[in-house]
Amino acid sequence: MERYKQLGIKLTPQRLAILDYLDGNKSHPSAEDIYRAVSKRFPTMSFATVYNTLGSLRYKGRVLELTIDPKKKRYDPDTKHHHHIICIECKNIVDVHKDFKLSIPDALTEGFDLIGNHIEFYGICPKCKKRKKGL
Amino acid sequence: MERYKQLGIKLTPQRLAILDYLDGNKSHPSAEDIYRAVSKRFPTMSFATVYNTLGSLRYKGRVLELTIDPKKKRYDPDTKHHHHIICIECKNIVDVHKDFKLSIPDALTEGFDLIGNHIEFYGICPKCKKRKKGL
DNA sequence: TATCATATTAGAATAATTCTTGTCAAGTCT
DNA sequence: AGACTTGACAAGAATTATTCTAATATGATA
Repeated sequence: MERYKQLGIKLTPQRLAILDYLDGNKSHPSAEDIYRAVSKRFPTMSFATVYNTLGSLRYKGRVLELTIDPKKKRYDPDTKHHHHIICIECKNIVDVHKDFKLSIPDALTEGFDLIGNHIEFYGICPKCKKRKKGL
Repeated sequence: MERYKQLGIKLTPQRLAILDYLDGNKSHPSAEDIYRAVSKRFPTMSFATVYNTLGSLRYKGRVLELTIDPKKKRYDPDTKHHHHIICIECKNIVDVHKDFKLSIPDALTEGFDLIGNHIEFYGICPKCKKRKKGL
């Protein structure tokens, strides 16, 4: 709660509920996931509020927008540099906290100044493995 | 042209035009880019045809769908394993043909069976660098 | 070349996201 | 306290990318 004050954005019950939901959340929720969860407590909550709040939090560096799932954006409250494994079946995403020191030979950068990187690993999650065995 | 026959899909002028446009194309075009380019030659071309053809080509392993640009899907006719640098300003994408042998310690895979990976490097492209200097 | 499965087209439908507008609440200044 | 300003909220319209539908046309093959 104290942490939230440092955000420099106005704190409202809706925003606190969104922050609560995101805090420590490792499920990489979509805007809709957040909306569904938070509107249990705030039935009048609108999507605009979810998107606005995510925008502010992103601007403040408190969440990352993930462009991994082709259907929709997903959000990650863990802003330490890390990578992801995504299940090609169910789109479940898990974190990989490991530093892979990647560097590209200058000859291959096409003149870009490099700023960061993100690795997506593809795989099959344990649940989907089990489910497929069952067939 | 001979190569195309091996695809095992019906060849139509529209599809040939799409294949022509994609062949050797390193711009990572979106469906709309393809539509715009091809409909110059085939003014009655519809988006459905672009999407259908991309679907078939993807199924046949002839193009990859890239989920890098948050606004829209982009397509890559280069199906050899490679990575990308994306300009955070203009979303321009370039290829990085380098093999980074990445491996994750078992303790971090959360039980996933790993199949592949893809690295997104973020940076500023030469054009945007120059443009920003100009300010 | 006649057949038939498949492609094409136009446009409707869907889904995620963004935008607009009117309202309201909190804080500020006098 | 009263009037003002600012920013947030909610509802729904608007936008954009993509998928679906249904009617028609066409390429591949026998």
